[in-house]
Amino acid sequence: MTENLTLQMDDYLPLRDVVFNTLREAILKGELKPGERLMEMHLATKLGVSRTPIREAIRMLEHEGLAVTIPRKGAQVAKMTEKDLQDVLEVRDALDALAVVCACERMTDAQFVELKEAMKAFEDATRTDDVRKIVETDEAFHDVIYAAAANPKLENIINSAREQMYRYRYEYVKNPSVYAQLIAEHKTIIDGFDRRDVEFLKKIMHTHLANQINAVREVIREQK
Amino acid sequence: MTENLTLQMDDYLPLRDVVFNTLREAILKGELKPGERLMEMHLATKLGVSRTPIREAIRMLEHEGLAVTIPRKGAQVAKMTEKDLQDVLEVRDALDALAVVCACERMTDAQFVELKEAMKAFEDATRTDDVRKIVETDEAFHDVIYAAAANPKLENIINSAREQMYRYRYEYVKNPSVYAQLIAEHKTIIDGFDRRDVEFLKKIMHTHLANQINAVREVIREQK
DNA sequence: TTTATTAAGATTGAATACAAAGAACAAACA
DNA sequence: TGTTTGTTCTTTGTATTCAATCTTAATAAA
Repeated sequence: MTENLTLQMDDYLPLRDVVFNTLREAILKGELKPGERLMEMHLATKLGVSRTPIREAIRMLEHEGLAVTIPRKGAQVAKMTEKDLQDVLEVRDALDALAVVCACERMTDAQFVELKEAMKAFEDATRTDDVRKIVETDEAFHDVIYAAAANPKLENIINSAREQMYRYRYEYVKNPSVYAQLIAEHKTIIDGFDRRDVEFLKKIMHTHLANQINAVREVIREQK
Repeated sequence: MTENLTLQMDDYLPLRDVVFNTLREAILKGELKPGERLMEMHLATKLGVSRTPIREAIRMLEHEGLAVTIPRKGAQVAKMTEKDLQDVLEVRDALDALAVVCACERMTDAQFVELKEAMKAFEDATRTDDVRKIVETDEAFHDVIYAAAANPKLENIINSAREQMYRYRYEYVKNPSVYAQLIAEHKTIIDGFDRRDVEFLKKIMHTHLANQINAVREVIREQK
């Protein structure tokens, strides 16, 4: 009689995590701008919690590279310089290469199907005006590859690197003239996996990433 | 008369950072063992602070991969499985390769001198019984290379990967029979930089890392 | 003996309180 | 006018408090 009392205890999340996710989203979407101060009391009242979970969330953002805090002066949304971007891209380039090598070896048939579906979803999204959806489906496409690499540590690190450029990348994707190229590149990537051609894939991934650099750089220049 | 009153206001560190460093050290040195619970009150009284900075430090350890917390149950020192180690090594291998490519391009003469000095310091350290000093000088040698890569983001990520194996690596270095090999490899690395031979360096770094795998794997097996 | 049940204690989650540092602004002085 | 000093207000750092949940150990029931 009481078996359905097993309530949803598993969807409990500490407030610090809720706050963390909220702030993270806000930063990535640009609602909180680079350089903007993160004042504890302000955020606390805005989110309807006390300062304690805010502070813990800020510590987490800090380690994610999304916030910077100066002792006794408080935290602010991390700014990225052009050099920072260059550095992150350099790293991500290397990690993307590793990811395709691993994924090429380890991708299951199911994952390959998933990849083709993700490709389709992205293509569909570009036909809408929903930039958010476009960005998400693009990310999802790459997520499949990273998951196929079957290396959670790698996935984490790539995600954190990705996250650091995300804010700027958003602007890049707003420009519809790049859709055709992105779609073409995704198709080529699928082709590469079909043939399990590692060297080819490494090259493509590199190009794919490099294409973003100038656009993102542009956005960064404007910021300052 | 009063010019030397300028006191050291710059060495202030929030307690959370002090606690973070303390716990981090303790974990890396093995004083806090994998799986050991990190109880807030216990740590707080032991370190003579309140729970607040402890909690913030734990959030930081968490994001460093050194602690894992389960909501409402508390944090514990992160355990590493063999698979985790494999994964981290795979990543580090790729990043090391990137680091030597960058360092090869960008290493200054001063840094090359530094590298040779670090080599010497390590060689000296192996002649003592001070395992701590041996580990430190070995790390310092690699630090010079990473610094020469002139990519702080890369440096950060490598450090965090490095940190995750550090605990296990400690055991490896305790065995004096590996010193000779390590010294030889360091010499070869210097040689590679002298000739700016990127491909050669990539290979050497890979070997250098691979040599540690089995030893560390052994230690991990014992743990469980 | 084994399995449920439950009460007590321990531990984490979150809010609040208080102290200390920093920022902003105004009054005093050159 | 411009600089300096003092005062007040804001904000962060840390400690403390209270509530919720988990663990445990003891007790009761099978």
